[in-house]
Amino acid sequence: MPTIKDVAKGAGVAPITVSRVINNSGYVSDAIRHRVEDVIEELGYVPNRVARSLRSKQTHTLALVLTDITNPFWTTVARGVEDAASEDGFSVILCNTDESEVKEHHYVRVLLQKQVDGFLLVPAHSASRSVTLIQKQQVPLVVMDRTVPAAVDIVRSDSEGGAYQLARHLLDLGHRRIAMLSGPPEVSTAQDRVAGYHRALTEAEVPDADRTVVYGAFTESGGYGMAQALLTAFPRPTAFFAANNFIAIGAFRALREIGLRVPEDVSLVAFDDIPAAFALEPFLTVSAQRAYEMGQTALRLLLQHLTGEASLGHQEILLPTDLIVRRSSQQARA
Amino acid sequence: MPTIKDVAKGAGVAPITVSRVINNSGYVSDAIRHRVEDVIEELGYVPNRVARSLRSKQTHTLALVLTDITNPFWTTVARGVEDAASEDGFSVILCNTDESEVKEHHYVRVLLQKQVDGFLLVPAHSASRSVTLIQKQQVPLVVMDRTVPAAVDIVRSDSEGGAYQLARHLLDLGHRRIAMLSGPPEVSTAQDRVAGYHRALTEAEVPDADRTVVYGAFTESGGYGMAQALLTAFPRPTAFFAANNFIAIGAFRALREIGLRVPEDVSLVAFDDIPAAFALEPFLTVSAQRAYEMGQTALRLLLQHLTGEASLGHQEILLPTDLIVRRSSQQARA
DNA sequence: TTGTAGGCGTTATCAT
DNA sequence: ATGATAACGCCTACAA
Repeated sequence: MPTIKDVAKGAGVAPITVSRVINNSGYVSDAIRHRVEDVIEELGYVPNRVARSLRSKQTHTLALVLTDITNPFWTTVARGVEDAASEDGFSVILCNTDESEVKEHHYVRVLLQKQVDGFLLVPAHSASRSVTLIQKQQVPLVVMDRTVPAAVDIVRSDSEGGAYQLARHLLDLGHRRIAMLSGPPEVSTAQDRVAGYHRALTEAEVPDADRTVVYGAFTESGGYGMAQALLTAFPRPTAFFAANNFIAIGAFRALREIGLRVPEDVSLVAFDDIPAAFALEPFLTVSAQRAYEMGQTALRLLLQHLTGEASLGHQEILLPTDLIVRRSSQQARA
Repeated sequence: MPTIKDVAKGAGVAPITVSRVINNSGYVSDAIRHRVEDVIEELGYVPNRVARSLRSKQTHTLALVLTDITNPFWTTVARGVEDAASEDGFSVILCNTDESEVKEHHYVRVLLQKQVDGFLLVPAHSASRSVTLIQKQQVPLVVMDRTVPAAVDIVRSDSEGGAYQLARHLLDLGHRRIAMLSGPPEVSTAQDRVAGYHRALTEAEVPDADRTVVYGAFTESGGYGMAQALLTAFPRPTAFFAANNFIAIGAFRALREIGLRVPEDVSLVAFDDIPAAFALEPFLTVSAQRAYEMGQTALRLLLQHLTGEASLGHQEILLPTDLIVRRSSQQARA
């Protein structure tokens, strides 16, 4: 592979002159510029950004560390991140942690060594060693989706408000016995959604005896298990509130297996949408997160830190969620 | 940020000795090793892989250039790639081209400058300038999903065979007038699926007059448009064969709008599955690609090139597809 | 407008 | 078992 020296030699100039041509910096006469460009073309010279990064201490590479790209919510977030990054000439390294703090920490260590210019992180746990480490290394960081005790920038959805809205929707339909199928109690989004649920029910003066909250994984099997556990309760809830899309799918399966129809026998609503593109018949009433916007916003905030535009104080950006009423929720029967 | 020199100074040794400790290479006495490790810990030293890459000419970073991570097929492929890569200590930079050759070429140029160790590429067009460029730079490359005229390694699904199987399924159900809603004629996967369709129909001695193939984009609106165009035909096809998942969704919408029920009035089958996780009620009969396996296989093949294990001759790996019969296809009415 | 010298942080090579 | 030297490819001073 030819280097800047080879080009310089070929054009009969100093390496720095070639550098000036490549980067459009400093003064270079047109004659020499053309000569250099010809040699670059001829030799098929490609600038080495690794060397450049070593000098400049900028890699123009960002890290996106999330739980699982396979979840359509994260897929969309990732697209928002990538689009915004490429707009500004940054590349994105993608990592899946599967909610494992061990994996997360391993990735973060390597990425730190690779000198990424910044991190977009979805922490596996709220007491995240990774957040501490990144901050200790003074690398810009924006946390997505979840809150952490540390002082960091955060971009997340208004889970509490969205859950409130969704619960209100059920209450407005006349439901009183609404069961909440939550996520893991240690994840802040799960907590927030439960909080929104309670706020709505309290406001509607639903007694504690009529409330049920169960905790499980943010997965299909989690939803399946939680729904099954609830189906033995008496009197049975008239509506189910799934804390995310996968839980809803698992719950739906459990309901159907036992012969309950949605929405005729029970209503079912969920936080998180299932992208319309994948659904032959959009069915689920949901509180949809603005996934693309989350990725885009988080990346832009991160970029502001790199350019020093962002204020030093940490900020939290709360994205609204959108209530989409479809066919899975209906009037409670008297 | 402390460097290897700072650690060396702190431990009273030469930088190279610290390097030996970090990399577990060469001889280092236990006493010195411990001393160095203590200083590393104390200073919070993090090795700089950019500098290392400059010397070693290896970045341990791979490029994944695909059309759109938002398509669940590619999402799954990407997960397969990332899992396999992280297993071997490689990072993956993700890029979306949206089928634009301009975007693709731009990404490839930058990635080449970043000295990625290898490329996983889904070429936007078959006469890909990017493939040429990568090969000229002698960087290992594996093409996914589509064929290109150049001599490269390719990992793709057996589109022809899968389409044949799917068409056979419809023929076995008694369908004769089967319409094919294909993708863009210039994309090899679309061509292959049409070929499989024709092979099955020829084998079943279906006359040309009963065959219909229309071409459109691999999108929902493409499917919608193609289905609409076909619905005016007389006699109407009894079955529709969508060349991918999005086309199927668009076609389904068009059918329903005109009041046709699937499968009672017309059968509908598709190439590509809709991930079960996203479907409340799996409905579509499909020929499913092994997406995860494709990503995993492609990455491993690429890695073999890096380690020099792969034979020099280029190879093509064909993955089988899986026929999954669900409810959208049924016996043709007499 | 162009060039010289030196260093970014690491490691390969060759001593000791 | 440990170290001195140089080089990877580029760019920021600072001259000329």
